[in-house]
Amino acid sequence: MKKVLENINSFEPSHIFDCGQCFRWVDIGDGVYEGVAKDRILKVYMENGKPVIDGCTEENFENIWRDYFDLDRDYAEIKERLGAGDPVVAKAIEYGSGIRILKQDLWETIVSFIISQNNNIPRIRGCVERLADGFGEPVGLDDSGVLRHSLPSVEKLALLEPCDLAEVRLGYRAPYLVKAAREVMERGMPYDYESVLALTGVGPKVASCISLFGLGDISAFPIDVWVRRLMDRLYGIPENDTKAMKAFAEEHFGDLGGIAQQYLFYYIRETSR
DNA sequence: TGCCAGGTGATCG
DNA sequence: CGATCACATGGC
Repeated sequence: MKKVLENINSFEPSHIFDCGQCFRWVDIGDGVYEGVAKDRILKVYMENGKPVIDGCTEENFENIWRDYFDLDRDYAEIKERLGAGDPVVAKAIEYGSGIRILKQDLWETIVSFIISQNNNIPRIRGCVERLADGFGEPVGLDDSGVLRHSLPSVEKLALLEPCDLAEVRLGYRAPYLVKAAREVMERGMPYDYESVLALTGVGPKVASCISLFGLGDISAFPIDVWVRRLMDRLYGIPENDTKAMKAFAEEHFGDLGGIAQQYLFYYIRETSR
């Protein structure tokens, strides 16, 4: 069955799924996005101006998807606060007005963003999909009859050797992934920025993404090449001055840094092509 | 062909 | 500490 969201603003599937926070949702035509999340296949699209969550029960909507799509957060109020007095952010918000920060599975964000380093988004998507197909568990058939899979569990990945992952074509990141899985087996799942940062293959940028998308810390402010570019061009902060950028984000965006970052990231990427 | 992509770890001083 | 370099892979 499908669930129509009656009183939700700030929800635009293309903004949500193409802003770089997730890698398993694809536009399968006519603005219909299909993805694998929470070990399920789901479709999301707009109908008569309203968001539709297609492929869930009422119970699963309340127990899983309400939280996943961050439906209880007041984005209108957040956008007002962030846009006030900052024309750059206001412009970015206008551009990505339907962005929502998905509350994704923690392990999935760890895997995805270790893969993301020094990589581009289309190729990250390919790597994540090959990893799921080759080593995850089947979750069902998608709209075109293809069998989809979840990402491999911590346990599964920890038992592999990097060379076992050759078909996934992760390059030098394969050993990072296996090592990180073994570290999680030993230490337990990380629970904050510092414990995430302690994993192999995770530096400040990836740890910020995991904090933001996997731990729900909307104050985390990931600084990648695109944000550096934007901060340089629009705020005059030199591209290599990470400290100044962190300070700027802290001062101007406060506890909403992560959400501001997503508007800015989406804006700079979409407009620089 | 060389440069770039949601960077990090190792190694130097 | 901070700077520099190698690291697979694929698109342009």
